[in-house]
Amino acid sequence: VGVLRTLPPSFYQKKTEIVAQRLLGKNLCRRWRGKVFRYRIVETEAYLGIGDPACHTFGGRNTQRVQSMYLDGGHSYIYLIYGMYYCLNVVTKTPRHPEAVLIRAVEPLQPEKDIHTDGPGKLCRHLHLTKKEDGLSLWKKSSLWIEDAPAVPKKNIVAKKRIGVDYAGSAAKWPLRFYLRGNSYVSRQ
DNA sequence: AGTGAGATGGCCT
DNA sequence: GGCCATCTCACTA
Repeated sequence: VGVLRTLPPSFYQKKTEIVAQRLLGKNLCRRWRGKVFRYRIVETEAYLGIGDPACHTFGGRNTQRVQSMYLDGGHSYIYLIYGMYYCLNVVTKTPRHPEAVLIRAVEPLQPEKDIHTDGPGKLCRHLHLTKKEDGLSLWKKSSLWIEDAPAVPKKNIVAKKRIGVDYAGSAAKWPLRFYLRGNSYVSRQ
């Protein structure tokens, strides 16, 4: 266990497909009721902005809901889906290129009972993440942040098509979902 | 394995 | 009024 420093904003200003893969193995940290809980990121999806029909900012859409995607890379973007679940994203790049990485699954790094972190909706419920945590700076240790950890070997990263975006035409088949091979906390193999 | 329906509500057109 | 970056359960085969 080395020194746990947060990932700097520059980490998030690279190509979104790269950030999505490099986030695997990093530690999502949540302060809740005075205690800190850490979770290893094991599954992500990249959303490529104005040219990606599956992305909320497709075609330059800039509505109230997606405001946080127009922040600098390294901020959180949390939205409500299906009236029931929140989804956590990490904004990448710059306001001129509003892209993001969806955090789909994490692995608890401390003992917990009733673990339900395999899926974007379930992990937000487990970590008590809501609109309140939207737009936060993830390089600051406030209530939600991300710490560095050793890089994952590329051999251990699987790329598949994204889930739940069949409406997006051919973009639904782009291999932008990444997860750690064989990890039991991934939402589906 | 894959498919489909229902729960449920903010937001977009 | 319709649409979802979900989840669970109930089917089919």
